[in-house]
Amino acid sequence: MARQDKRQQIMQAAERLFTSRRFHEITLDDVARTAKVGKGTIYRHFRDKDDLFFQTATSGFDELCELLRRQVPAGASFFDQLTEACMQISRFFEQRRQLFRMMQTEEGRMQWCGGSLRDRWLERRKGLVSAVAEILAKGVAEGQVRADIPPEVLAHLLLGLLRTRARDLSEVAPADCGLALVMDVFYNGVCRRGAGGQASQGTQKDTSP
Amino acid sequence: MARQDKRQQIMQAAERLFTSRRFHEITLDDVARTAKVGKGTIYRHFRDKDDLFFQTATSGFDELCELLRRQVPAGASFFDQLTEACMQISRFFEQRRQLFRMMQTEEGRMQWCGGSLRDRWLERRKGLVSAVAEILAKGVAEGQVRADIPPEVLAHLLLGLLRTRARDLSEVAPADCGLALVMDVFYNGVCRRGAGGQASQGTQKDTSP
DNA sequence: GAAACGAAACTGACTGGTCAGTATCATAGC
DNA sequence: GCTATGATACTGACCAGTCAGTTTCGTTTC
Repeated sequence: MARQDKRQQIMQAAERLFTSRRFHEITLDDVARTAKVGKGTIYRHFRDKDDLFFQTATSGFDELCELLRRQVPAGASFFDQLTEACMQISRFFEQRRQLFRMMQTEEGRMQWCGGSLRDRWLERRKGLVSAVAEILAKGVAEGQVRADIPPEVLAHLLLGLLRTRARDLSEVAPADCGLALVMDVFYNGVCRRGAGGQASQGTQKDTSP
Repeated sequence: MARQDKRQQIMQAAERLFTSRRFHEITLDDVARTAKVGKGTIYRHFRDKDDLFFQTATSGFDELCELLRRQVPAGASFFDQLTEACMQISRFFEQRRQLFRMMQTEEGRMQWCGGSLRDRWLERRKGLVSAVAEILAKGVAEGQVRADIPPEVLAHLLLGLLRTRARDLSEVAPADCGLALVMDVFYNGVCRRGAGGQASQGTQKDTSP
């Protein structure tokens, strides 16, 4: 068996275990056993337990970026691109629910980690945000998206909504909350339109914190 | 010193420590020392380390709910209530940044916990969502918010946006992302409206459709 | 083509340190 | 006296990381 296969095997086992229990509840003996690999082998591929953990957690970003790069047609219209991207992201969150949760969990913890791990995390994360921001920038350029907000900020907000959908709404009210609905809120807001409802005067009260 | 004071002391120490390092990096001896309390005393107030941890993490919800209950004027208009609620939530996230992160981190991990802890978490969480949903329901009733989405779902989405703002945007682009902007996106969406340009700092030129 | 070799990958038993949780006891407050 | 507490000692389980020995595999030599 080739070296890379071993590595793959270890990461798969690590993903399976780290997504099922907490960090300190997983031993490297568990990982080794699950991966059908000697414990020492882990250390030939990963510096230590933390390294294994974060490499596993960050791998999701890589997969997702790769997915977007491949599945979102470069030449398509803004709307098609956005829809496709949201679908891909949502599907990924659903299919890899465990890994998604692990990524969520670790996100909040990255601050506590040594610089290099945190940097690596932020770098991967930025790749995803950029990919989405690029699509939104196209929407701005085509005049379909408001231009008063930087695309990166829009991308974060959209990802936040998708995250919320995957994390909270899928449990609380799955039936009420299709992807189309979330995208609709992102695009049109929750303001009631037409039928004499007040237009987009917005929420511009003084809200400086 | 009264019993509740002790408990308070322990939880404060726990919050300080658990928000600064990872669970397995904190010892109960640390907590006892920081709280100026005997180690055994901790066990008079909390079943075990997990219990202490989750009680600390969930305390944020209680505080936040209490804040909303007190600060959001019951008789005010929908808009005023929503604005006030968002301000309170945002301020809480900012001022108690560490606890907020801890809550975020644990949120994703609740699934892995024994039933009672998870239930307690969800219950507290639901309190917050309900408080926000109630305000939004008022908006629906008054015809200012679209009626095709259940208020709970709207509340989750709004909280998701606020979370994103506190978590990601405050680091990435704090200047670009005031609370008013996030609320505006929630209310009006990112769709470009009308023909009169929105002006300001977009990096893209208008290329009218 | 097979034997001998060497380097790198791999293994898993072992170790040294850590820590949650308990036990003990003297003290304080009521 | 009785309960809660601080201080501290104790212990038994646990586990990350190590390392000496084993396997694998490509290369060289005959």
